[in-house]
Amino acid sequence: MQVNELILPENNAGSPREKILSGLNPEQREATEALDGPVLVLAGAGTGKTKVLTTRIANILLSNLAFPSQILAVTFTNKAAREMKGRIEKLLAENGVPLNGYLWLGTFHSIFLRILRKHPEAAGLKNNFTIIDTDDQIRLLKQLIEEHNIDEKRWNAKGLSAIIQRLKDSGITPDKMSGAEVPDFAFGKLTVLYNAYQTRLRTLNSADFGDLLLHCRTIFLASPEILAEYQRRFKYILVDEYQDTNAMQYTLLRMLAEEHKNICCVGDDDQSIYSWRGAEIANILKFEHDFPGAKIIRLQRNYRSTKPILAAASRLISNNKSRLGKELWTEADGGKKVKVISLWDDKKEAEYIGGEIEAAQRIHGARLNEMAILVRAGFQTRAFEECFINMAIPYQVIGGLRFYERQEIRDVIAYIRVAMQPDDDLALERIINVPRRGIGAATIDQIRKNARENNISFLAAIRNLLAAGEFKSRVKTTLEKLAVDFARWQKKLEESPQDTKIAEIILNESGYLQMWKAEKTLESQGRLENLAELLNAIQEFSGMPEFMEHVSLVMDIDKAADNNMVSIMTLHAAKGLEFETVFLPGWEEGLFPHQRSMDEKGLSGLEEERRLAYVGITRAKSNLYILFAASRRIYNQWQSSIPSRFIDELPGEHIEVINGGIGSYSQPKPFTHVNTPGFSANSKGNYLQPATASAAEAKFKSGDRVFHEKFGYGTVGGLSGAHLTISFDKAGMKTLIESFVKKA
DNA sequence: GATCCCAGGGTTTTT
DNA sequence: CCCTGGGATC
Repeated sequence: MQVNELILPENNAGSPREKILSGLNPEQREATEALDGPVLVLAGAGTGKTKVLTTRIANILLSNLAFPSQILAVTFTNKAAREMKGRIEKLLAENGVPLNGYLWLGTFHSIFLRILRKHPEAAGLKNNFTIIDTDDQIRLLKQLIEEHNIDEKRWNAKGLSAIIQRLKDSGITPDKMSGAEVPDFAFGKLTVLYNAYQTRLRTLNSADFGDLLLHCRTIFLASPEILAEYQRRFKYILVDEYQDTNAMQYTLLRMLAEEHKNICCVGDDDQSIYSWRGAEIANILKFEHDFPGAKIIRLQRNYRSTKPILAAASRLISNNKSRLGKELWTEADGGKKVKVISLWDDKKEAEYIGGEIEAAQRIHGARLNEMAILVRAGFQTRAFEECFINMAIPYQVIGGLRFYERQEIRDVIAYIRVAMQPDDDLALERIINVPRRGIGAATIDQIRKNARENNISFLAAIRNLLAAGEFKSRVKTTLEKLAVDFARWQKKLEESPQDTKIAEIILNESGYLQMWKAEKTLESQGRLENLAELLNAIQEFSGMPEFMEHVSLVMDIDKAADNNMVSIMTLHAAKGLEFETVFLPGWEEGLFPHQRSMDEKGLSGLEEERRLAYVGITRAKSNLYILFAASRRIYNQWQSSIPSRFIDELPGEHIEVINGGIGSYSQPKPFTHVNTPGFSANSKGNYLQPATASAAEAKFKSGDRVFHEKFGYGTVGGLSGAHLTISFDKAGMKTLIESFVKKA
């Protein structure tokens, strides 16, 4: 049945369609209703970008213009995809219309993986190909660099990996290298290495992240009938965070939109902060050219921030030359001035922020999860962690090592990968000697040599060499066991892929679990917990293949949200979020704007830093603090610094300058405002909890074994108020707040 | 083959 | 300062 022939609902005021549209402002409404032809929505921060995207999809569905399966919506992160899906479902459910069918809603990578899984042979892959992560990629490249007799010190695998990723972002395959503008690697060896890498990946029946997209383009170019199938299918295409798309993604979007040309891209050129990852703002500029007659809609009415905050953001960003031009405005009047605070050093900076947080919470009843500290670089979080532990301010650092990036988790996944796909040499190499089996570099070289000579997999080479009686007694026994084990696990997986218990079986039979159990240290304990959590997570899936697909692409797990904690994260990680109160520390030349960014990219680097500042400012709803310190400890070396040029670019009439210590010869007193009964500063100027409550004594006693997320396991020595003195097995003596430790 | 020591290097990050 | 990785040593 042709969808267009479906009867359109009446557009009266009471219809579900009219109801969902009624909550929009005129520009949002235009962006939601302009369904025919290409549309570019330039949406400033806090102007209802996600609302437009979700309402637009709901509108398409409620107007019966397409089935869910004919709508393609791409995002950059799983989080964004999840949120969008949730909001669409809610929007429809509120109007009594359930989402009926499958939307192609996901990250670029998950969408194109789905397509690639349907036609792997067209890209030279077998149907059970695996996706390798950055870790594997670097190990593989390292091998190739060595094989080509290149000095790995001078030309390291990490650098090569970055170059290849950028090439793939630009859509450059090894055969398109001539003429392309390409950086040098090892005096002209880039093409050879890139070629060798792609060949190895095919042999391993693997694809890296970039390949998921690159291969799809290859397939589309080689098989017009496959491309046509998807072109016909996707009647409506929507793209989130369009300013972050790279050349490859843009190409694919263009190819897919060719038939219906109903493509709607939503983005903000002022929030483009990922050029170093291949994103091209130029895609926004190209849009009008490549999609003639494109409608351009600007969303400039901000619903998030106060006037002074928007004024600060606008003035700052107006210093950028390359912009499409957009200015945020709000109807809301009033609002507090933006505070700009000078401090003596990074420690005082942390203490000042801690004091403000403490006061806001106590005096105004502010919630901690409505406050965030956004830093330029990861090392800045440290000062805050140390300070907040002392001050008993609950915090969480967002980012850092993710669950699936932990060593033990990767090891287990490597085992499962080999069992599922015996060609996966990288995975086998990772765990061949984990736990220790007495298989060292010499044996591995021997196996690799045999594998290459016969053009077979590692596991096949092991079997080969075993049959030929090549190994000595001990190595022979362990390898024999390994070969038999993997054959057994593989068989199990083939016979009953839905049985998720196989993971636990592998963990036990391989001796992997035993390895960590035997090592009775603080971290082995933690690792065992992670492994238990992993086994738990696997049970949630309908089968091992489903789980593995999830692991490759969805490398994050949902954290328990809504904890009342202050968030500390990088500015990059904060994009898309909003908080009542935002602290932006470290506004100093060299740190922000970051020196390296300017050294490497010159003016465009500086402008990207400025956009990053813009992103930071526009995260704040009501209160914004910008701080800079006169000296900062970097790698334990004192460095004096001067205020960031960005501070000079703020509108004077909307800021309040506070001297938080610089210039006063005596010890500055940043804490006077929180010096209230029940709290007192100790000799170091740190806070002590009120001595009345003794949560610590109620829960712990001297001699108890405890666990702390950062310091690991330890023994309680003394108790005082809410403070515990703990002797940690590895980290030594620490005094901290009871709520940060739990019983071991 | 495993362990220890020292040099080097340390923006931002998703998939 | 702290982590990683490579080379030297046991």
